[in-house]
Amino acid sequence: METEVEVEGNDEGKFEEPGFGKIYSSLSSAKQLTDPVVYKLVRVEGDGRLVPATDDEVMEVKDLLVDEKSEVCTVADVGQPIGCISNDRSSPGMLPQLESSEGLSPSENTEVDPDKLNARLEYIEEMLQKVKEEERLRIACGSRDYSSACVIVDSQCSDQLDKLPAIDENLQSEIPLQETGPSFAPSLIQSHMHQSGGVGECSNAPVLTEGRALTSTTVTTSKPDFSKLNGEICLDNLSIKELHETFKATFGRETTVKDKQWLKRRIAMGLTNSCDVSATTFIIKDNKLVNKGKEDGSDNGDGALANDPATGTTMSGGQQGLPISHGSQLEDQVVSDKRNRNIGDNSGSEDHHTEQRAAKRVRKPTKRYIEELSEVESKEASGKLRPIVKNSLLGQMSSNFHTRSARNVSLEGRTVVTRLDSLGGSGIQIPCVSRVRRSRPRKNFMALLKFNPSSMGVTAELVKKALGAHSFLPDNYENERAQSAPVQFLGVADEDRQFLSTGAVGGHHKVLKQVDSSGDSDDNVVTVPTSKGGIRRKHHRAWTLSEVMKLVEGVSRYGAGRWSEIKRLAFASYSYRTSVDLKDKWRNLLKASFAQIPSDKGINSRKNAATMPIPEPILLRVRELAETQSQVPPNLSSSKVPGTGSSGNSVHEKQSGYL
DNA sequence: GTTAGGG
DNA sequence: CCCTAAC
Repeated sequence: METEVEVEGNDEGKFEEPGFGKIYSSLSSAKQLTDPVVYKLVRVEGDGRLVPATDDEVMEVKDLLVDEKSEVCTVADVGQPIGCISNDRSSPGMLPQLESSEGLSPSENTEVDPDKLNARLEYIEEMLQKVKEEERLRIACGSRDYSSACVIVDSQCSDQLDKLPAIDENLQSEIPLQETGPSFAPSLIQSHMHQSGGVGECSNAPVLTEGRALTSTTVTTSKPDFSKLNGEICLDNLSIKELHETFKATFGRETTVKDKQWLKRRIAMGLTNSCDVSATTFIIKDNKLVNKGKEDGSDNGDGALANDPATGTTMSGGQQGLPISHGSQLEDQVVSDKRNRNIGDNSGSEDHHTEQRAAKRVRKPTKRYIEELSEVESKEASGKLRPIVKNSLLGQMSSNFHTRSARNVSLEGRTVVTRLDSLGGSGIQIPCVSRVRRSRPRKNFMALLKFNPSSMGVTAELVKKALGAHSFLPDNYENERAQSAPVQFLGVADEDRQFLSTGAVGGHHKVLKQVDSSGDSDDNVVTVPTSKGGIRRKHHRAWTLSEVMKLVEGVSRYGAGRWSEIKRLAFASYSYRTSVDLKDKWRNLLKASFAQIPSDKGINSRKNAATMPIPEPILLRVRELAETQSQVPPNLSSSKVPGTGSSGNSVHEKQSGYL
């Protein structure tokens, strides 16, 4: 609401770029299907809330939308981008791709056929699903990476998104994931983007079925066929099989969900084109819903079926009314919310509620369970089933990939595997997570948090800039060191000057030639073998010289041990260094400073490119600080202490006036 | 939430 | 860098 980033389909919306084309509603009623509609970029917060995206994010998403690595489905005929981006790698400079997609999405089209809409619905649904799922898992794993999963949804449903429950245990169990038939493999979508195929094709194609990847038989997306639904239907009396048929007739696609309750609700929603699932009996004549079984007076508004002007078939409203219906809890909220807003619909809410209450929920598997399960799973699966699908690898996901009831979704490297498990007797989806940690939050994640620059934040930002412009160049270190007095290594960059201003006013600090060494653009993810045999990801970030110096200064200023202080005050600009990191680094520095004194040559010769050597002056300083703070490792205390560089010492004195 | 220490 | 116990 505050930061409206809604984009009108054909106004100068953020996405109204050449090549993106109009954005049509596929949600809500059929009448609107041809109307340009507002799409909205939302971000999934850590607690599950969906909040409007900021402009920056919109831009970012836009970048990502043309990033081939991201999951984007540009439905060719309509040309609207629907994308699900999950964070981290915004790779700019991909805009040229716009051109390539431009040709295939001529936004002339004004007609949308139900198949496509269905597919799009499913896609949006699925994307949301993914996002929620991912976010949930992320939370389950204790990761609080806010690097924003984004989804573009239209505004109708974004209203309801606001009502989404916080991601919690209920979400998962209430969403039979496998229901959404077509699983959209990004690469396949990509490949399809270059054909003129409609959505139907798009949705059918990427079915990961062995040997027949492109000719889906497991999923059929056809038009809803209401001819099969003549007469009176009482959902309560139907078997699962019949419910499946009804489902198909209603939505034009199949489902494998075995949850009767879910099926009934879903169908009810579909038939009534509303979120009202109170009715379970319907009378259908001439392909139209004549009557809801219960509560007649309630057909103002919701009850009416929308007719698709194009095909004349009755649209499946449920999906459209609630494209992101994530099970009863959401419905609960949506319905109740509806009650507040929508005067017309009071019918059956009591029944509805009792029904809701009656439906028992199964407890979510714990994080531990998930992880352990995943481990077992991956062991079992090794060889026959590959739970890891690489986003970009079309070839690899081909033949020997069995996917039956489980739906595997891979999001930028992480893999979300759902499996059917018999937990608590009802088939619910147990998410499996490959036990890899997420990569680091993206650098500008602060912005995503709507980080309001406090006074502190402002300076931090300034410092950051300064640092970006002048940070020490490690490579130069050797030369500099050779040519100039070691003192220069204790010279401070601009930001440090502020920092040191109290104590070190007089000293004119030479600023070395600097280059952004801490620019840290690369989120190199390194996998490290653990002792337990597994491998885990480690986002390693080498300590730069300037960081080390900051640390040293911080320690000298605030004292070793006040890590959070140091972190907060001296490392405000390094979002990725935690206080623990500082502590660890200091520990290492300490060790190094006392260990490496004996052989000055040793360190020089032994330095490889991998581990940047700590300049002797810094080590000296570390040593000094360690002594003054009685942190000297007991076993080494006797060895040798000061004595080396007198020049260094003097400088130290100068700089450590605030010791 | 921080810090210390071990892995 | 991660984890965890102990503040």
